[in-house]
Amino acid sequence: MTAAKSKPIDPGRKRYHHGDLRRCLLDAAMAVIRADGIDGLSMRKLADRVGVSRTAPYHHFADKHELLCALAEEGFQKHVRRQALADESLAVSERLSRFVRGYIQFAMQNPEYYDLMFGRDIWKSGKPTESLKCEAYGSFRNYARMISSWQQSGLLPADMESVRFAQVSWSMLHGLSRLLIDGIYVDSEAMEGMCQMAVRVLLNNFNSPSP
Amino acid sequence: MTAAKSKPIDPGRKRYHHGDLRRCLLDAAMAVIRADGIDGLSMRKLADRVGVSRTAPYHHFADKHELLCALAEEGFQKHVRRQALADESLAVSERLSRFVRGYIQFAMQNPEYYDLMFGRDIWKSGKPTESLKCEAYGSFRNYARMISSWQQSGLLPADMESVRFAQVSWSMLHGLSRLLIDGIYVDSEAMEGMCQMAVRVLLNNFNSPSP
DNA sequence: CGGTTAATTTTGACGGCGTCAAGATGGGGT
DNA sequence: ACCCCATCTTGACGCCGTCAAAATTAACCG
Repeated sequence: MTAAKSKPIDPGRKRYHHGDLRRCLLDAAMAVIRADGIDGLSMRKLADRVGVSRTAPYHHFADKHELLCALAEEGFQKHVRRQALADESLAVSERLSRFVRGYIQFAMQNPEYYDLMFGRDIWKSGKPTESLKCEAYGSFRNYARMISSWQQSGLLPADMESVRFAQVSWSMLHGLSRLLIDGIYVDSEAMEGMCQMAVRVLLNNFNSPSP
Repeated sequence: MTAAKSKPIDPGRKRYHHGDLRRCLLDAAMAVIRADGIDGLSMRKLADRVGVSRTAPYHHFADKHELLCALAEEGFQKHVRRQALADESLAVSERLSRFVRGYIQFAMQNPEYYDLMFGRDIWKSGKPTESLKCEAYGSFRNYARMISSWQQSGLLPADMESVRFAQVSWSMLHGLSRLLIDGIYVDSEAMEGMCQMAVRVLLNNFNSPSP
C-alpha cells in the first residue's frame, strides 16, 4: 500500500528487527499489570500484545523475574525523583509531614509499582537483580541520611540510634502503604487521617526546641 | 497381603473414601509451603503428596484460593491464641514491649502463615473468604480495643483518635514484619534492636505519669 | 559491492499448572 | 437389600514459562 520498498527508515513498516523491543516490552508490561494485576501478566500475553513471537522477549530478559526486576527498578527511579524536591527551608514538622504524605501518595497512586518494588515476588523467592538491589538500597540510604542529619541538628534525642529509627519509621510508612493498597483493616478514605496520625506519632519522638 | 477383606476399620488399609481428606490437605499444604514457598504449592503436587487424584481436593475447596484462605484462617487462630496471654498486672511499657516482641516473633517464626494472612494473594486480587475476613477483622478489633482501653486509663493523650493510633501503630508492626520476612533493607539479626526502637517510638507517645 | 558474522526473531516442543465434565466407587440410611 | 449421594478418578482443555534449533536480518569488513 504505502511506499514500502525504499531503503530509508519507514516508521510505519513492520521490520523483522523491532528496533526497541526492550523498551516496548517494559511499557506494555506495565500496561498489562495496571489492567490485570501482576499475576495477570504472562510472557506470552505480553509478547502477543507487542506483536512478537512468544520467545522473543527472552533475548532481552533472561526470564520473567528479570523483567519484573527491571520494572521495579524504574519504579525506584520514579520514586526517588519524586522525593528529590525536599524544601530545605521548611520547618521540620512540615518537611516530615510532606515526606510522609509524599510517600503514601506515591504508593496509592502507583500501587503496581509499589508492589513490584517491595513485593514478595522479587525480594522473597527470586533474588533481586544486582542493579535493582543497588537502586533500592540507595533509596533507603538516602532516607537514613536525612534522619541522621536531623539528629545531628538536635531534632532527635542524641541517645537514639538513627539507623534504627530510620528502619522503624520507614517500616511505619511501608506498613501504612501495604495496609492501604491491599485494603487490610482500612480503606483509602482513611488515608488523610492516617497520614496525620503517622506524622504525629513520629513527631512525638522529636526533642522540643531548647528553651 | 495383609488382612484386607474384613469389615471393621483397618487403619493401614487404603480406603476409597479417605475419611479426613480436608484436614490432610491443609496439613500437607502447609508442609509444601514451608518447603517450597507459597508459589511452590500446586494443587496437583498437593493431591499427589496426599496420595489422591488431582481433582479430589476440589470437593473440599472450591479452588486454590479457598484453600489458601482456609490456611490463613488457621494462621489467625494461632496468632490470636498466642497473644491471648497478656498479663494485666504488668507495667504498661512492659506489656507493650511484650506485645511488640510477640507480634514480630510470630511473624519471624511463621513467615508462611504471615504471608498467607496478610499477603497480596488473598487480600488484593482474590477477595478473602467471608469467614477469613471475620477472623482477620476480629483480630484487629481486639488490638484496637486494647489501645482504646489504654487511652481511657489516661496512658494516651485524650485528643488522640484511638482507632487511628491503632491503625498506625499496627502498621508499624506490619511493616516491621514484612521488612524482616522479605529481607528488605534489614536482616534478622537487627530484629532485637528494631523491637526496642519500635517500643521506644510508640512509648514516646504516651503521657508521662501525672505528678 | 559481496560475503561473513553476530544479533535478533520464529517455530516446535516439553512439562507443569488450575479446573471443568463425566464416569466410577462405596458408605449410610431406609 | 436397596438406592442415594457424597466422594473420588479419569480425561480433556487451555493456559503458562522456557529450552533448542532453525530462520531472518542488520552490521561490519574486505
